[in-house]
Formats: sequence, C-alpha cells, structure tokens
Amino acid sequence: MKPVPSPKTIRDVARQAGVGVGTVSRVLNGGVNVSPKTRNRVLAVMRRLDFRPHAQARRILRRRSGMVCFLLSNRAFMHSFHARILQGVENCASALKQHVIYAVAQYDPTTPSSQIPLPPILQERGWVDGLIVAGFVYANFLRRIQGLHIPFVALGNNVLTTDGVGNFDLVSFDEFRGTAEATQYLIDQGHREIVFVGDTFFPWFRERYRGYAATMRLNKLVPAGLTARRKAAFPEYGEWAAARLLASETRATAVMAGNDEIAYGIWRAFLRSGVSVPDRMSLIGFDDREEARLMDPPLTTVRVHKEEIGDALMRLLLEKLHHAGPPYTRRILSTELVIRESVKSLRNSN
Amino acid sequence: MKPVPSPKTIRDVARQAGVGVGTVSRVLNGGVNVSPKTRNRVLAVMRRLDFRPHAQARRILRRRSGMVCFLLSNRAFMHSFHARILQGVENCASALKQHVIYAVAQYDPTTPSSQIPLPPILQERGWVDGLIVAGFVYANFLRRIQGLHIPFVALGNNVLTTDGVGNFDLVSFDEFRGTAEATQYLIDQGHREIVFVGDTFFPWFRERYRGYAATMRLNKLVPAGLTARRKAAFPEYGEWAAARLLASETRATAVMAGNDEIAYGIWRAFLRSGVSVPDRMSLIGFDDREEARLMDPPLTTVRVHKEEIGDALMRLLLEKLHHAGPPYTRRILSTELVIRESVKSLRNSN
DNA sequence: TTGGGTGATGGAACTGGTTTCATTTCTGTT
DNA sequence: AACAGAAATGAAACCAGTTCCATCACCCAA
Repeated sequence: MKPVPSPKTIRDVARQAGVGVGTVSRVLNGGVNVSPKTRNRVLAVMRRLDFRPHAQARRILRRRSGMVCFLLSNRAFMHSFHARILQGVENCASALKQHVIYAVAQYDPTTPSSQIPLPPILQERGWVDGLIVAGFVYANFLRRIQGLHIPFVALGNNVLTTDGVGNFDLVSFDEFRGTAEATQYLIDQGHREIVFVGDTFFPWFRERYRGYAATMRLNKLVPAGLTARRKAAFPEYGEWAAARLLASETRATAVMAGNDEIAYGIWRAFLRSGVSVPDRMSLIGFDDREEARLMDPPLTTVRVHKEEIGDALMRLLLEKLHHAGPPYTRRILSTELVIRESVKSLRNSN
Repeated sequence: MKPVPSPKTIRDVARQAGVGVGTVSRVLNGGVNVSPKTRNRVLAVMRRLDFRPHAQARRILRRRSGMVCFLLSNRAFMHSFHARILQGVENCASALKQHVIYAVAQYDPTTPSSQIPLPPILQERGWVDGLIVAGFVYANFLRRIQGLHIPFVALGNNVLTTDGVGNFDLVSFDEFRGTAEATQYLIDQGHREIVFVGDTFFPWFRERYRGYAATMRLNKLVPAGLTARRKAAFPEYGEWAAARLLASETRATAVMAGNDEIAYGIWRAFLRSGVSVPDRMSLIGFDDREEARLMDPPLTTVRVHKEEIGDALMRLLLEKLHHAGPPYTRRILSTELVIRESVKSLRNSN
C-alpha cells in the first residue's frame, strides 16, 4: 500500500494535459467555453492522476463553506426526537449539496451569556454559513447566538424566553392545535371528564394545556390538569400523576398526556394498579415516538413530523443565506392525530 | 443592524497596526518571537476590527481540516443506539478540538461498489481528515470506503463481511461474553431450560448466540434457539418467537433475547397470553436502550456502553491520523450485565 | 480577401492565511 | 566603542484553487 497518494493539484493536471490552469478550472466548473476535445483530454488526465479538487481552497474564493451547523443546546437531549430532526436536516442538506456539522453547547440558564462555551467552529469565520439551533433556548443562549452574527434558525418549540423572540427565524409545530384536536377527538368519542397531565413550567406543555383547555371550554366542559412543577423525568412524572389521579377516586375516563413519555408512565402505573387501558381509562400521548406504536395497546397520539421539521429548518436557513436580514419568519407545521387503540368510544350508538 | 460586518483580513490588521503580515500571523499562532509591545498593539487592532481568522485558509496550509465525518451507512439506522454513539464521538471530538460532520450513505448490499453514492465531502480532498463508519458494512461498502484513501475506523459490531476485515481499524464490543455472562447468570439463578431468540442471519446475533450456546454447553445444558431468518422488525420478531415458544408447550423458564427490542416483543406477546414475567418466564435483553429501564418489570439486560464506544472510535481515529498505516487494531470493549427485575431466581435456598 | 464577432485558451492576479528568509534592531561582552 | 549573536520584523513566496483579461484561432459575411 502506497503511504500517501501525494495529492495532485490543478497545476499538475494542467502541465500533464498541456493546458493552462484556467482551462482546468473551467473544466472543473461545468466546462463553459472549453472545446470538447480539450475537456476530454483534461478529464482523462484527471482520472489518470486521481485528481480530486481541494475543497478548502474553493470555499475561500466562493465565500461560502457549504456547511451548516446543527447546534444542540444540551448534550442530554440527543434522544430520538432530536435525532430524527437531525435526520431530516441531513436529508434535506444532502439533497441541496450542503453539509451538516453536529455540535453541542453545554450551558445552563444562569451561565453569563458571554461565557457560554461554543465550539471553535462557530467562533472563527469561514466554517459554517449558518446555524440550526435545537434544544432548550434560554435568553442568555439566544444572546450568545445572536452575537455570533451568523444567520440562524431555531427549532422553536423549546425556546424558553420571550425576550428576543420575533427577532429571529424559527420553525415549530402547532402544539395548541395538536392537543385541541386530540381533545376534540376524545369528546367526540363520548368522553366528558378528561384530565391533562404535564408540567406547565415548560412552555410547550403550557401551550398543549391551553389547546386542551380551550377545547374543553368550547364544549362546555371543565378542564382539569395535573400540571404541577416537579423535577422528575417524564415517565416518572406520568406515574406520579396517575397515582394522584387514582387516589382521588376520579370520575375521569380519559387522560390527555403532555407527551408520549408521560403517557408511558401513566400507562405503566395504570397497569400496575389494574386499571385497564382503554377499557377503564383512555389515553392519548403527544410526539409519536417510535415506542408509541409498540405499546400495548398501541398508543393514540399526536404525531409531530420530525423529519419535516428538520427539512423546514434547513430550507428556511438556506432562504436566509440567500437574502439575509429581516423580516423574520415563523414557520409553524401542523401535527397529526394518529388513532391507534388506546382510546375507547363511550358512545352506544354509532 | 449592519448588513454584513465586512470581514477583516490579516492584511487589514497589519496595515492598521503598522506591521507586516508575518508579524500578525505570528501573534495569531502563540506569538513566538514577537515583542510584547508589538503583540499588544496587534491584539488591540484585532479587537477593534473584530478580526476573526478565516478557518478555511488556515487549513489549506496546515493540511489538516480538523474535521472528521461520522458516516452512517443507512438512513434508517439513526435510532437511539447510533445517536448515543454519535454523542460519544462528539463529546470526545470537542474535547480534542475536532469537529464532527454527520453524513449518510444510502446503499444496499447489491449496489456496485463504485456506484455507492457518497456526500461530496468525501469525494473532494481537504474536507475531512478521517472517517468514522457506523451502520451496516457490507463488502461493497467497505471497498468503496477503502477506495477513498481517507483514514477510517469502523464500528465493528455490524460489519457484514469478512473479506477485508483485518485490513482496517475497528471498535466493537464483546457480544460473545455479553450473552455468555447473561446466560451464566440465568443458570446461577437456577434456570436450566433457556431459549435464545434472535435472527442469526445477522452476525451480531450469531455471535450472541455463540456466547449463549457455549455457556449452556459449559454447564452441560443443551442450547435451544429460535434463530430463523425472518424479515421482520425486531419487536415483531420477538412476538413471533414468543408465539412459537408458547405453542410448543415449552418447559423453558427463561429467554435470552438477542436485543432489547426483541425482548420487548417477547414481553408484549407474553403479556397478552397471560404469561407473567418474571414469574413464569424470565427474560434478558441486550443493548440496554433507554426503554429497558422503563419496561414493567424493568428489563435485566446486557449494557453496551455506547458513549464509550463513540469515544473509543474518535480516539482510535486520531491515533491513526498521527501515525498512519498498518498495523490495524481491533478495540473490543466489554459489556456489563445490568440486573433489574425481569429474572426470577429458581433457587430455594439462598 | 479582409474584417468583425465569437469561442477557446494561457497566464497573471487574486483569496486569506502561513512560512521562509534576509534584514534590521537589540542585548551583552571584551 | 566595537562587535557577535540572538531576537524581532517586513516582504516575498507559497498553498490550491478561481477569476479576469489579453490574445489567438476560427468562421462567416461583405
């Protein structure tokens, strides 16, 4: 095995083909104003020398690196949700001949803005053309990102500040309508006492609660939520809520869970207490993670189109790159209620 | 908002500071042989102009881009397992001031090697210093990668060819010992009839089966496997196996599942048939995905240290970059049996 | 046959850094 | 005060491409 196949340059090709460097460059870039004879000769030499152009050098001149950074604001969050979004971003990027750099910013809401560590890639020029921000976005983080003067778009559903909102582009999905539709579905199935479960400290659960509550009131029903702040993982939160619900000898027949993980916790607690889903209790989740389909019974849930969100993020960013500056756009994707088997119809007729 | 903060170059700085470009460059790179007075003047100008060096330009000269590519060989596989490995890679990379580009290669085992599409990033020079390959690796894919002449390491557990193996570096984990230890644990708990479930078409299940079978024989027990080839998703495979097992009126008291997803399918089928885990049937999984902990009962399983694998991949790659060429190393990480509640002890005493 | 227009071509200048090298400046000794 | 040696410095060359521009060959019409 040859040690290093000593990289050939455009000048090597030019010399061997007996042409000027400019001609080789023209062949590389679509070959306008190059005679077919010359082009073929140059191409043949390129193949023979295994010439591959040097990307870095091109990018200097082009003033565009062809790279975007997918910045996740907290290491702990690379779960399937963000993984699927990254997948959508990559998918779209590769179709548009862009590349995705994956990076993580570790910070907490109290870190002074200027001290939030960022990968050097974002601090030097010329690395990335733009930035896709996902994960928790607190005010300090937002300021840090904005100070970079790199065009960016954010995944909007977990922006936890209202300060600079409106001053940047974001893609999100309609949490409000998601639970609104799901709640309406429960009501249509004859449910009257429906409980929402989810810690409304988090803005997304707040929004989902609002969608639920509005729909309840629209139907002259009274909203009831287990929405207390509790620093627990989601499945555990669900278990806690289920236990409280059962202890209160509730007359509720359905639970609207803030997300699938909470739904899972609720389901598990119900299972242990001998409360059958959906016979005794109907259950709806939110997100449609892979596991929702696999639960027993398969969970009816509000699907978030994760790949599409990734796609929208990438596209929006590229739009920004081409004609930068305000105005800023919000792109809100819709959700989809996927009906499986965790909801029982209480209607006798029909 | 200023339209574009017109990038300043090293020459702008030099002119404003009244020094030569060489001096500015020296200041940028640690400032050897620069008088403190000059350095300070240059630094002041840099700050004033908001000068940030242009990464691409540096890399040309340095002949190292500081980027590695995490290449996933199939879009369908960006699930939590690979996401966690990517996390480990990124974690290690950022500590070592490297950057990770995420890319996907879509191919199938029958695609001619030369026609496997790869992102342009891998076809041009100067983009990435090295490559981390994850996902299915068939012979055609391996050849394609090797033809790139970019140093690479592979996640070894799903290499599906033996052709070129030994001619590249890989990190893997000890599948054999994983199931061996788990099986021994079952035997120690008094189980005698233990069934392995997993499609041995896949090399990793084959290896896991071998670990199981060897341990059984070592204990003078006879191995029994449901290992037929079936083109089904893993949970469904588990369901199929569980159904067959129950139909056969087996005397088995424990199941060693090929992975957690299969274990989940088995568990679900058991649940539906009223077969209690662990009272009637003990169950062990493999991988330790997030969901294993959340099952009911929590699943005893063989943990694969995914972040550590990512870390090892990154480190091995960097070693390769510094002193390239053979010999090639295999780094096999060990697994860990995490004991939860899905296994019942059949021993009366103790 | 000559002239104008077009397409092809080579080469210089450029991009934004680093590195080398020759020259200048500083420091310490006799 | 003279001088060697080391440190500091500016300028030019370089890296691997792109872009611009002047030149040249060629074709067709007048």
